[in-house]
Amino acid sequence: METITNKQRKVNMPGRGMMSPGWGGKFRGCGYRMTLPRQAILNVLQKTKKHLSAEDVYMEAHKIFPHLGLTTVYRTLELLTDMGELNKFDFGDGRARYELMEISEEDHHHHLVCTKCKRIINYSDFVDEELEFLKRAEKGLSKKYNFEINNHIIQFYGVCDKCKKSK
Amino acid sequence: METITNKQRKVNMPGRGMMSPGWGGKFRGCGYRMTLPRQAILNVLQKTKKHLSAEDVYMEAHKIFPHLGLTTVYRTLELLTDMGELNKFDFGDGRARYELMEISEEDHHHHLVCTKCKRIINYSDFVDEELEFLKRAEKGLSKKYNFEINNHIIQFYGVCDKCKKSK
DNA sequence: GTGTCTGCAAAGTCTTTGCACCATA
DNA sequence: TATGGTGCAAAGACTTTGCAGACAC
Repeated sequence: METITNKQRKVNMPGRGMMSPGWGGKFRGCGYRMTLPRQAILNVLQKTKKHLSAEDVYMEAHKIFPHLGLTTVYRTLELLTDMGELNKFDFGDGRARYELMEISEEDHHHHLVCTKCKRIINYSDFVDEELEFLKRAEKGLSKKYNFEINNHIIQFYGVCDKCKKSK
Repeated sequence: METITNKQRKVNMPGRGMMSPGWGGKFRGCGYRMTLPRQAILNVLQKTKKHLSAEDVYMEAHKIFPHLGLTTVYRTLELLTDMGELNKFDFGDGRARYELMEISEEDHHHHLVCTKCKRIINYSDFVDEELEFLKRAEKGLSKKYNFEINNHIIQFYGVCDKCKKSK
């Protein structure tokens, strides 16, 4: 695993070539700056299909950029969420989980949450019918309530296969 | 507002006549007991259509039963959630919110969550189409993943009327 | 050079746990 | 009377804030 130290900062940019090109512009467009910690965090988010917690992101990004602090991770995740680039989830285990919008979009899915063992199952069945329903609902709701809908969440809660067997 | 002190405990039961009759049985059926703090908490939950936080429940129930402690509220809410009698929500403001199942059922609705001001708008439009979609999804998912679905959540996130105007 | 960003430490908030006492069935 | 249940205080977990120094543009 390559790491970046402070000495290397001016020489090597992390993930150069692995980062999709628009991020710097997106930040600057909102009046923010692209920095090395932010690049490391984005790198981590782009490379996973899991729903990482702030701590998860920190531990991974820390491998790439050891000087990183947990605070920065929280601040960056909040920033990205506010920018609409990141989805923030709650699965009821007391910590927030995140997924890049661009990843949610290319791999549209929702969640089955086991209330016993807290396991999360991604499913992408029924996505087509769902999309149709959602499209109509979003259209109607945004009109009726003058509410600009940016995102949605659908979760089913229940008891998973394993927990059903073990009880 | 009537309150119940320890002295009255053996004489007056709180909310007698206002409590739907099955609660004692539901608790006992699960090996638990019906107690005065639990009755006070249930009373509060039954009287509101809002999504109360643990603190909210505590403050209200405390008016009825002043000896109540916040810990008991948390424990009772968890118990009811595990029993499947209570819905636990997260609207992204860092505290869990609760709504009695029987109330959700008689007044089926979902939520628009404003990501700017954290306002929650209940809506019950599209519930019929939604119900149909959900029924099929639940059936299919529970079969495919052998997952026993007890509950679901649908939330739309975005910017509300007021926040759109003020930016 | 200026305004933003960062890491550290400390504080804040919500929630859970340990324990001795009390109440329900 | 035997289990649960309760309140208090303390601890725990996640997240946010204050601040001085560092960095991007």
